[in-house]
Amino acid sequence: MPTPLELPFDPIARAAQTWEERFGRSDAMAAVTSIMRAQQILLAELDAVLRPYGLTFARYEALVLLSFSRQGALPMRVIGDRLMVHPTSATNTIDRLERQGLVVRRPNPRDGRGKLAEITGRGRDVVSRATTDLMGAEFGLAGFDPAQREQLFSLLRGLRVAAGDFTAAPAPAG
Amino acid sequence: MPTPLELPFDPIARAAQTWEERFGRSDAMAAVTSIMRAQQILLAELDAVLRPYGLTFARYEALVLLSFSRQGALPMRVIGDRLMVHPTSATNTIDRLERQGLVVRRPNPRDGRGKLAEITGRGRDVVSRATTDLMGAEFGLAGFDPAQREQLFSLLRGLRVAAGDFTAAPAPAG
DNA sequence: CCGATTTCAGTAAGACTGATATTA
DNA sequence: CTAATATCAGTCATACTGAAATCG
Repeated sequence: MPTPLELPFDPIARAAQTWEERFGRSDAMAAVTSIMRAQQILLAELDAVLRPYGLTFARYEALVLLSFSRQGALPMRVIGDRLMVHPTSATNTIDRLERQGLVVRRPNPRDGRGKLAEITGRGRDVVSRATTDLMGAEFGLAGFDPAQREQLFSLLRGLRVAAGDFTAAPAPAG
Repeated sequence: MPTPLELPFDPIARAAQTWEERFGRSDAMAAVTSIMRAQQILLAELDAVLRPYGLTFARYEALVLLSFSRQGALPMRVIGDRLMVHPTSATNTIDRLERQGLVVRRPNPRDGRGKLAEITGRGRDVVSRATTDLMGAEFGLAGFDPAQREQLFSLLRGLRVAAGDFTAAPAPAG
């Protein structure tokens, strides 16, 4: 808990009020600020759950990705793409996981330039236990019902499409 | 644009699919991952708009807060509280703004321990021009209509209340 | 004396740029 | 040759811990 201080008012609502008086519509500003703060709250919560495992959420995501792959291994490039991070950030993340013994690097048999990151037995064990804890904490979203969670997902999906994360397919799978 | 690569599928939807097969409900995980990615996208976009002014979104928020205050000045402590950041982060943010000449520090006349950060004329000029640009970019939310923006705000408000950001008042102002 | 305000030193994780070795 | 893969070195903005000075 970085700031356990309880304000007697909603700081975003208050800023939005002043904003309206000076500039007009405040909906965009209020929504963006809310997303920023939500991310900050969730990340702090998830990182706290993961701390006993020596993981951050970024590293946890990488481990999950590898554990979901058929071979338990993926090229560095694919890891960066799926996690939507810069290639050097993928290198950095896998470096740390490798030092922790949760991942090993080996040459990519299909491409002499590339390397695969492969999850280890310990990596599978850790990610499995961490996942149990995260699910117990409902990923920090205990206050939301399934409908609200899906509403969040589909609302924000538009943003990801607009950012060019992926080519919008006809309809979501679910 | 950190990763202009367009995947042929939604990486979160795909992860959610595998998740369902292994663990069951994926709504929380999908919603959380969406928020994380949305924040990343928005922050990159806003920082890009602000770069010509030598600002980041964090510093921009601090300037707006000061420009909205009656005296154009606030105690460091209040800045940290309103921006929901650690006191040392507030110090860091104001340090940078001060080096840029957008803010000055002066003693708090009402409390010998404290200091006020005060926005300068240049600070007001910069924040005004930056705001124009950000509004032009609709804060990165051009793809959303006002109803969707308010939906995002009110959905995420629950998270902020649960995190203890503020004591939930009877009803929002707007 | 206790507690609040602020800063400082130091550490950590992550995002990025630019350059480079290697190989398709 | 050009382009892709991955890494390295280095920079930057931020978040945090622990300690300290100052003052209510």
